[in-house]
Amino acid sequence: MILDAAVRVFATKGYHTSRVGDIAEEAGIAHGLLYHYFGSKEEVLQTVFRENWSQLLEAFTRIETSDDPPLEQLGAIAKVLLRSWRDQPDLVRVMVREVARSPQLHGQVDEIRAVFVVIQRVIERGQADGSFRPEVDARLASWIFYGGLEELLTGWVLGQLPDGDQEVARAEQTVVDLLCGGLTRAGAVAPV
Amino acid sequence: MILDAAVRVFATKGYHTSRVGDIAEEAGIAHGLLYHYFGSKEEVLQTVFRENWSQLLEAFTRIETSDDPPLEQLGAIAKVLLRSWRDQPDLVRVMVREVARSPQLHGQVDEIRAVFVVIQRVIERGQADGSFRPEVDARLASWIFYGGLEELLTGWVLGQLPDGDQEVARAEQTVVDLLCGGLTRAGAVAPV
Amino acid sequence: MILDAAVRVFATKGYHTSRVGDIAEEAGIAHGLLYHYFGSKEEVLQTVFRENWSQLLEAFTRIETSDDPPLEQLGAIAKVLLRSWRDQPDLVRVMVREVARSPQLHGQVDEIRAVFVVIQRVIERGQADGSFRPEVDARLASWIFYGGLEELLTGWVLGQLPDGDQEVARAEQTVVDLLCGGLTRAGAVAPV
Amino acid sequence: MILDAAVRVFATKGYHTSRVGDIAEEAGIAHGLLYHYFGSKEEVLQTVFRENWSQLLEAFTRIETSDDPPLEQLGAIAKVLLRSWRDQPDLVRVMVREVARSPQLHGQVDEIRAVFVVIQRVIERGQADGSFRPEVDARLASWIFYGGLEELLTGWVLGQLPDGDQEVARAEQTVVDLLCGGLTRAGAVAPV
DNA sequence: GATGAATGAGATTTCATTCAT
DNA sequence: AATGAATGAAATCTCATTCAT
Repeated sequence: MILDAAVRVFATKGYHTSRVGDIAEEAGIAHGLLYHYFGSKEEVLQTVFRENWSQLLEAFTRIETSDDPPLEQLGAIAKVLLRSWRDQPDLVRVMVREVARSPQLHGQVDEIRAVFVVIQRVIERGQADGSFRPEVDARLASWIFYGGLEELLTGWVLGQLPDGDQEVARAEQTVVDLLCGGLTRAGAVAPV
Repeated sequence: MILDAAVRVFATKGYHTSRVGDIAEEAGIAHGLLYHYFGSKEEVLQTVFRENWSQLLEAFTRIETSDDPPLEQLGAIAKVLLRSWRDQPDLVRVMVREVARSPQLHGQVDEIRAVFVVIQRVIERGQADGSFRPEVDARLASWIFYGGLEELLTGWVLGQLPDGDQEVARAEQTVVDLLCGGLTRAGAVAPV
Repeated sequence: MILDAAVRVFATKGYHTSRVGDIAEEAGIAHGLLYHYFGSKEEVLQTVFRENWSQLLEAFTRIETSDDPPLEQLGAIAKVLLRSWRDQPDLVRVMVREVARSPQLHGQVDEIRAVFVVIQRVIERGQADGSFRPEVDARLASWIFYGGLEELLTGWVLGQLPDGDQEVARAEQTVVDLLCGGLTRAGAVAPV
Repeated sequence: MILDAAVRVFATKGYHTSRVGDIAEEAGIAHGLLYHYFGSKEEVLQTVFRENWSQLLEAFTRIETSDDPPLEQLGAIAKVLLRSWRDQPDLVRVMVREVARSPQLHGQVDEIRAVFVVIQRVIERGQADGSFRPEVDARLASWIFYGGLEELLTGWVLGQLPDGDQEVARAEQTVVDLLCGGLTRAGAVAPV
């Protein structure tokens, strides 16, 4: 499938360095055919983004609407995001490197924001039910939380952090432990 | 100066979309002259990176070698990174978007790592002196910490987070409060 | 019908700028089907040309072989050509713009010439029977005559000349008055 | 010079069939250089048109503002146009085949019209001074006149009419004799 | 007859880089 | 140091044509 091929190629060479012909070759088709399905190279990238980001959003939303307490919801969100590295590393590579901060992405800003808003709501709910400290700015916290997760993915993408099964599991634990419990002694938190 | 012009152009259009002629025009010189000072377009980007990243590293190192307690050192690191947005937004834009995850930067991996290592050592020192919880993986924590900071920068770069003076100050406070104190009630921490 | 669709499309966008898919879409068929009926895009154009040009030639020939005096025959020829604009403007557009001078039409030169030859013979007959001035080169005159008519069509095609019913009728009158008035010994000529 | 090369190439192969590389090769430059001077292939064609059409317009205007009687002015206009074939056949080929009736030419409509207006004014002046028949529509007549001339050029371009020096001179004479003979009161007209 | 996915030659255009001046 | 004309590799995209279904 063309999108899968595109993800593999973008992951390997980066969007700008990938040629349309590379994608076509990887997909086993003539490059012209790509233009039957996509109007341009950029549209391919945007489609990759849209399809997968909306999946992410759905997963997050499912978590948000579950009956779990907010603390566990944050843990579940972390798990979804970090597990995606094990499951679809190329996709993560592309989402992290090419899409998330590209200047070309102005059209998708709303979709990006939606993910942060979900996290923010979970935090706010935790503040409302008394399990989270109310004085923290929930919006900023949602960005910090997401950033921490994404940086772990980045570390794996760049080969700077070990990414065995154990390490990934440990990372999940660390993120929640850290962000929810804090570094300082006082704030220890039970494993999720 | 050529590098300043390059930063402005890269910040606006992204590295790949910027033409050498754009940089030259912004710098008020003929594009041929750029090749007297830099061997290639990529060398310009790398120079931007090197000069500024090493400045960042120096600042972090100064903080690390101060006599402040680890908790305050983390706060100082956050302040340096986040204040840079107010001082040199274009530069931050470039560092965040183009450099930090670009495949072009394989040569600079060591320099990038150095920054994380500083953070990691601060955390480890805090664990050693008893102010930080020892069970947290310091390496992962350093990435998460940096990621949280970078995502705030990203939010400002993308125009998704308000970036007035007050908000930037508030963000500094939130990062440290959150990462050090945790979200949950038990772990409150005094303002730095 | 495919040819009609082709004429409409060629008239609107010009031959070279028209895609086979445009013609097919206009005809309401899949583009592949077009190749059951025509060997190539160019063959479509040539067929348009051949079918209509031969009709024109027939009409001219009918006029030539009528019993009318040469002067009236020229008027009838002008009327046929100019009226075609009212009846089939798209077709005229194509014939005028694409066909008459296209390098693609080298095979059809003979057919094109035939039309001029008819006009030339009418003129020669008029010179023979004394109604036209004998010193005029009949061959050149036939081209000038045809050119005058075609330029009126061009004016209409380009939207530079008013093309209401009255104006078209007036144009017929003017052409004959002008061109034949110059041919006839005395100058002025009665309306045809 | 690039424009000259373009004219030669367009004249030989037609605009759409000519590749940018053909023009560059004919001009003895790399094709990229063409884009220093022209934004696109179409701009090359438009420049060819504009530069030469405005020259034509100047020539016509000079004739119009001379002291010669209208009849002689028409003769001079015919001479300029027809002589251009001898002087710059490739240019005429391009102007006649590619430019004058191209759908791409919507921007230049005003410039085209200006030429016709000059002719029209000459005719009107002839009607005013009594040398031309007043009942003829001067505007239509200008189009017919120009069309007759252009068709002669077309005949030469297509190789359908003999174009030796003598024949060109003869054609000039015939056009005026024919078209002006019809305009003048009495019919016959002295050679110009 | 009819479809439209698939092909791939080939066209335009871009732009980093060179180098004579 | 400084210019910008010149180069040409390379990239994207188009579209006539084919052909399995």
